[in-house]
Amino acid sequence: MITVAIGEDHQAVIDGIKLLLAYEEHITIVGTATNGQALLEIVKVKQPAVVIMDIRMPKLDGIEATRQIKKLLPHTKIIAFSMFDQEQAVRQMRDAGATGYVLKNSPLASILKAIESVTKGEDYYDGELEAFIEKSAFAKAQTPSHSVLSKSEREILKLIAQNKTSSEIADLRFTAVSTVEKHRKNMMRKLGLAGKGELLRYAIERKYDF
Amino acid sequence: MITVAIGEDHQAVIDGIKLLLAYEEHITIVGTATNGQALLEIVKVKQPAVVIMDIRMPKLDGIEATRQIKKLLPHTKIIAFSMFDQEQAVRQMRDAGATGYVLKNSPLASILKAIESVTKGEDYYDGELEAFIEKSAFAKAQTPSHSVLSKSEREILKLIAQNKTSSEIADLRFTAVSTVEKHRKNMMRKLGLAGKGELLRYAIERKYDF
DNA sequence: TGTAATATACCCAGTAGTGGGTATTTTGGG
DNA sequence: CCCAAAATACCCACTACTGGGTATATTACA
Repeated sequence: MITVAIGEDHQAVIDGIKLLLAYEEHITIVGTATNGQALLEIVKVKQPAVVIMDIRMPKLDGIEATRQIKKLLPHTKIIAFSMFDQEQAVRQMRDAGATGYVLKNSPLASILKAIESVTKGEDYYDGELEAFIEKSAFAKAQTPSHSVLSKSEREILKLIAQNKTSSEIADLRFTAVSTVEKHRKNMMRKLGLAGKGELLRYAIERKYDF
Repeated sequence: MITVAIGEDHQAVIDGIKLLLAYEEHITIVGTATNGQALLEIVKVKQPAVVIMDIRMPKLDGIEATRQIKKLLPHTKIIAFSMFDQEQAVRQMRDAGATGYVLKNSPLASILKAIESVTKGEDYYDGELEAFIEKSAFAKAQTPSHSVLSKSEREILKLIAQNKTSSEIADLRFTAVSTVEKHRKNMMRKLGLAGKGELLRYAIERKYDF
């Protein structure tokens, strides 16, 4: 019996996956969640063999949730289920410990195939995504977490991308507004960008990569 | 027998809906599409009683597809199926002729309820969205325009998306800076957005289709 | 011709952000 | 222990943008 947990922010999509798996006698769904934090709690309690994980979720994104699950329960198989087909998203989920990646624009049945594969210890990646895997193996030896931006800068850029003002960011981080503004200036200099608009575009276009 | 077509850019989500409806003997799915143009073609040929329509689709968005379907086949019932719960999205779909609106974070079974309602000639809106409907009745008289935004507003939004300042935009258009700033304020009001960041995100996400 | 929407332009009183710095403290690695 | 990078904080002088308006001219449609 393969036990499965599902993390996906839209209930309608969760229900679709449930319907898919309902008739698989060897698979049982032990829990579902619409945010990363709740999913993590379910996984801790139920310890499913497989977790189907959206990348973008409230409270804790799929990448960090994957990392934490693999840390706590290393045998858990993680399948990313996402709309993103960019190399960076695939890499980040892979680097975090996922061994499967299903795109939302694939047939839903791909999830079933992915469950079978990862359960056997194999990887599963939708067709064209496999091209990213070899690179990822390479990239891993190089700069797994290298970025031009420092930790604080990345944190602040994410908040900028969420349309927080410098004042709001300062409150969230318990620092001075001038600290935040210094960080933004530093990022603009490092990245060769001019102003909030270009910072925002940079963040949006790179999603999780900065 | 209720005939249904589905337009949604993720095949996995389409498959979930198919699974939901597969056991409803009085409902048959006559076609599915992952872009608005293909959906329109299917609707022309098969003339389903109900169309389930995502808003964001390639080639032709759900709002315009809804408009065109209602123009050609006025009796067709349209149900929006979307992640957006903003008033504007609900209004625009309603104004285009949709009589149902299901959120992706509702249970998938809401789709079935929506199909039953709209087929009877009733409206169907997820709980909290109903508050938007009364306003929409007003807006109905307005809707010939493809967009909420006027011609000048769209032009200015494109320039904002290219990171031009209001001063630069004024120079480019041979108008006063205050004219540009009035337009930005008008756009923010119409779209329910707060500030340059949200305007920029709106423009980037729509790739100038607004 | 009348009306409503659009476009234009401005005002006042703010907040947000930027350029170009100086300076001190903390942190992490060699 | 030393050093470089990161983090923090501030200063001055500005530009950019926003909220909340008022007002007139132009355009398009009934």
